[in-house]
Amino acid sequence: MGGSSETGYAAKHTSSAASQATLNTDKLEEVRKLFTAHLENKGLRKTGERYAILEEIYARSGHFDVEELYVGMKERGLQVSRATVYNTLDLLVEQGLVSKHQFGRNLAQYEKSYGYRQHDHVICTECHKVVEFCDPRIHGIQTMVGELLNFHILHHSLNLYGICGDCRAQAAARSSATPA
Amino acid sequence: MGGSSETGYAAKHTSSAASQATLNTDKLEEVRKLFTAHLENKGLRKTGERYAILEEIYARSGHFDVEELYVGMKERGLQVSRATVYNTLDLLVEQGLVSKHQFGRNLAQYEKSYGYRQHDHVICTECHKVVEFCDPRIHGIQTMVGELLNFHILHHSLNLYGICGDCRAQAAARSSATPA
DNA sequence: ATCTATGCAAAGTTTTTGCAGCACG
DNA sequence: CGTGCTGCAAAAACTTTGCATAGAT
Repeated sequence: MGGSSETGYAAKHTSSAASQATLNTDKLEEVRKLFTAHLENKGLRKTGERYAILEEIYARSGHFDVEELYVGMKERGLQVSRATVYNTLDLLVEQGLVSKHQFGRNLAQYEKSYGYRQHDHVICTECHKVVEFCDPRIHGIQTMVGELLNFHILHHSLNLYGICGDCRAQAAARSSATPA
Repeated sequence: MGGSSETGYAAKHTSSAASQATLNTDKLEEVRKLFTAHLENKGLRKTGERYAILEEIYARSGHFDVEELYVGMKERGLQVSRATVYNTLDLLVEQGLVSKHQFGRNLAQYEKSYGYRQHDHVICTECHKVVEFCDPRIHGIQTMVGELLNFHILHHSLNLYGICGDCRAQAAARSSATPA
């Protein structure tokens, strides 16, 4: 059982917030349309702020919290208030264009989620690294539990908590450095 | 597809905090011993407050938050401060005698977890009802992902979010009550 | 007797809310 | 034009922290 990823099972992601906006233009366009449709559906207003927030989110990679998003927008010269950020995030989460996670630290983390393969997370409890993975069995569980308990399941969140290889290696190195 | 529970797959639990302490005496004794061992192991003090908190937790059924635990203890005439509750909960979670959950509302929820079958949760996003279920496949996923990504997995948390039958029924009743 | 854990309250974080004014429809 | 959305800041909600004191070892 080598660590070879025959199936592209998972991929690490570091939280670099580079600006690779060019490649994502098409996807952004799709998402804008979906958001517009949602707003019209619910009779909500299509304000510049809402679209600015959506775009900032889709320009980001990886997870982020409200403060990071807010600061990121300020740095790009986009003026919005925190209240609007919270408000719009709720809308986007409700629609499923963004997903919200609550890992250990009680600080909500968000992530864009349209057109990305549904995935779950492994969290290192030592260094707080987050790695993503996919497993098709989860979908089966979701369907089965929904039927059995008569719930209309909309989404799920599976987090595995443990210690990553790096941290275990560091711990081992540290303990082997302490012999008499 | 009847809702019959052939396998005892899941059980609803309401948050009644009845005092059925008599039956749980044996279990409580075990837990006290484990906690004592843990405290001795880490060179921590065995204070009355810590045991009082442990007992309050094991006298409860279902989920609770810090405030509920704190108030519950006050009502029983047990005097502890919130700081000590937080402190002790951390110890218990670390040891695995209590598990901590973060459902949507960022309010940490806790639950006793020694000697109870490992289970996961379905949460109704309308009424916030929580139902528990077990599925053996999750263990398999946990093992597989741990091996593939070289994590030493310690625990997991799977939450399914959706709308329960009751809330769907209510919604249906409401919409059928609005015709001209 | 020592040194840690407790208790209280104050500070810190994160999120929510109220009200005036602007802007979407 | 009217109502909903934004922005600001104040408040709420939850958790953590500092310091004096009581208590476990």
